Amino acid sequence: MPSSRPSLVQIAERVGVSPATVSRAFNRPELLSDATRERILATARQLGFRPSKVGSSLRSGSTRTLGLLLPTMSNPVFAACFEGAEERALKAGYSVMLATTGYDSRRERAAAHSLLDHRVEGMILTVADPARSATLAELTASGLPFVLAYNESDRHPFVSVDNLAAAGDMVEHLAASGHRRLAMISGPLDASDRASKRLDGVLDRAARLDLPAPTHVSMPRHTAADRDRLRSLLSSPRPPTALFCSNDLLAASVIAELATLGLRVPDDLSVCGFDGMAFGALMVPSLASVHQPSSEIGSQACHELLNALGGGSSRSVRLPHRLSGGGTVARLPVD
Amino acid sequence: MPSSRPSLVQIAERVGVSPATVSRAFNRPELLSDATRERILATARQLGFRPSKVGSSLRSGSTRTLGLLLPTMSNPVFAACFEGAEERALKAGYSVMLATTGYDSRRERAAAHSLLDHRVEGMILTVADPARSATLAELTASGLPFVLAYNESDRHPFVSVDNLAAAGDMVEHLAASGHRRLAMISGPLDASDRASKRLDGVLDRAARLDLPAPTHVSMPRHTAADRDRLRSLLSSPRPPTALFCSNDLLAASVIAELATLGLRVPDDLSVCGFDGMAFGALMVPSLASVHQPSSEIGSQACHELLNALGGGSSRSVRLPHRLSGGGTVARLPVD
DNA sequence: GGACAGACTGCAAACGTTTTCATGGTTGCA
DNA sequence: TGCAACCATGAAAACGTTTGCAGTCTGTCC
Repeated sequence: MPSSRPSLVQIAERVGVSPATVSRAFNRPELLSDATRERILATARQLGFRPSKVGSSLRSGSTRTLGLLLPTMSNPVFAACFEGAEERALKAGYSVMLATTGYDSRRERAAAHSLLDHRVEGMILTVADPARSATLAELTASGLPFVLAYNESDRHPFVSVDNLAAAGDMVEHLAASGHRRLAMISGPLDASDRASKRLDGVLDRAARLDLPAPTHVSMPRHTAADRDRLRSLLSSPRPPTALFCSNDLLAASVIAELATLGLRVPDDLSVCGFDGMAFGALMVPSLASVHQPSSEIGSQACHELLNALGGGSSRSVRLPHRLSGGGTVARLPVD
Repeated sequence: MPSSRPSLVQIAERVGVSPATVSRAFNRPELLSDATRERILATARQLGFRPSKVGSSLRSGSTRTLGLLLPTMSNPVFAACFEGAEERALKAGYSVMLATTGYDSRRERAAAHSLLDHRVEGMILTVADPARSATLAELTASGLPFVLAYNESDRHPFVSVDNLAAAGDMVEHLAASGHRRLAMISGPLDASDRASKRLDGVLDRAARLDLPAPTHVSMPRHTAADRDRLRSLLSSPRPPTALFCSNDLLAASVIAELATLGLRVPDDLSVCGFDGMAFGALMVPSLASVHQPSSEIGSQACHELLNALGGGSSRSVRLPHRLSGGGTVARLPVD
């Protein structure tokens, strides 16, 4: 029953060797004679001793810890990203420290500071908009290596999909299914540059395909106003036949909302999302979406970060997207 | 451009005071004269200095960090738990270190060791079965304060719902809706004591209500065998009219599976789950489930842990559950 | 005028490691 | 036998903080 955790020194005394030797037993075991090594490891095990990362971080100047700063774990997209990054980091012998921002820039800044204080050696993060992020500016100034996830930027390394093209591809698919009048539904644009890029992609591709310009509806918070906005969109003279939601969570809630209005998807109206979250495939009908490989985004971002830590540099990477699901989009008769 | 992060001492030299004074500028600012404090904070800001938690942890002997050890972030239940715990921890001035186990006991042990090495001051964790968890045994031996989340145990503090009663209540609801032939679908029981408890709850309550004993089907992995098992269950002479799945994710995938078999929920068959994940409410029809307050489980577990760290003790808490959703359960005609 | 309180700051040790350099012992080889 | 090379280990300094103790000033009160 070791009431207080023993230290290297206590093990050293107990075994009758110097602290240096105990340290080596854990870090460079090949340097020791079999006898001493065994003796040390045995007593260590017996007393429940494991070397403190606090001590070693201080002395070695490296914490072997990475920071992960993501909006929320409630969105399975970021949860998957975390898991991808965590796995990659562990393989490289790094620990991960996760903090969430709740899409709030104050929390974002505070969390970043906390990670910095913990002396993480690098950071993977998703911000609202790289061009206007105070956190990102501070981070750049601090000189800490970091990689953006999901964001796209021409000033910072990032890992994402090509949001513009991806959204366009979904428009193409909708058009091929006979849809001409589209609407884009998104959350507040200033909370996500991805949503903006996707909106641009929708508008661009619609224009290219000679579709009427899609309406854009922003559903800021989950309020009664949202429901009204949706209802008025649908009761307009020439209502859209397909709603493109800027992410899957939103798409799911729009579908639920439509159900309360007595509208069935895809019979009365088509709906699609963006993210390709695993859950969408389980919905009935399966959610049409633009799949982005979230777990790979996380692991790839981690990979790039590790490159930077290894003295190399981080490239920006756009991973391939693909359309997934599809049950919520109807094939319209040509007329 | 501070190429290498400055330390307390460098700030002290720059300002012309002792390191002790700089330290106090951050920790006990009220002890300093306004002049010195300002001078110190100014240069600190200018050089981008923030005190290192590594140094302070070492000296003070406290990291003010909590460990969180959960099966996976892909299950929104645990994601919500994390967020609840994180929020509570931050409020108390603690950081959180999250690690996932993937339901794998080897990873679980390794992750626990890692957290221990980081000198977290306490731990919140969910294990497969508290009675047989090697990790839990080690943790107990180490003397580190911890609180179980979701697990129930009579030997360790925990925060959960009353799984037995909760599952029973759902059976009661099913019976009240006219269902008599039930089946319980779960993952591998040895991966989750919750599933076992819920199965017991189902059997107990069914017996109490004079229902025929529910069948139990275990769908270990997501294989073709699962589909067969499901199919053979449904083609038995007196097939169940309702499937109780041991968690929501499973329920969703069962519903999707049924759809591929041409069966509609709830028209042809009723399905319900357990967890009350936010997502279930968005499904159409909404997923009938036993809601457990995951975010509160996280925050409450954190609360209990903080109590222990404050010199008090951690109580075990069973938070209230409630039935949620309900669209996937049909009301059967009495015959 | 002297004692005293109070406000502010400095000194130095300590926390648990890692790592460079040095040391003593052993072996190999001529 | 002598010298080099090598192996296993130790001594000590350093990493960035915190904090008890002590010191130096002020100003106050009798």
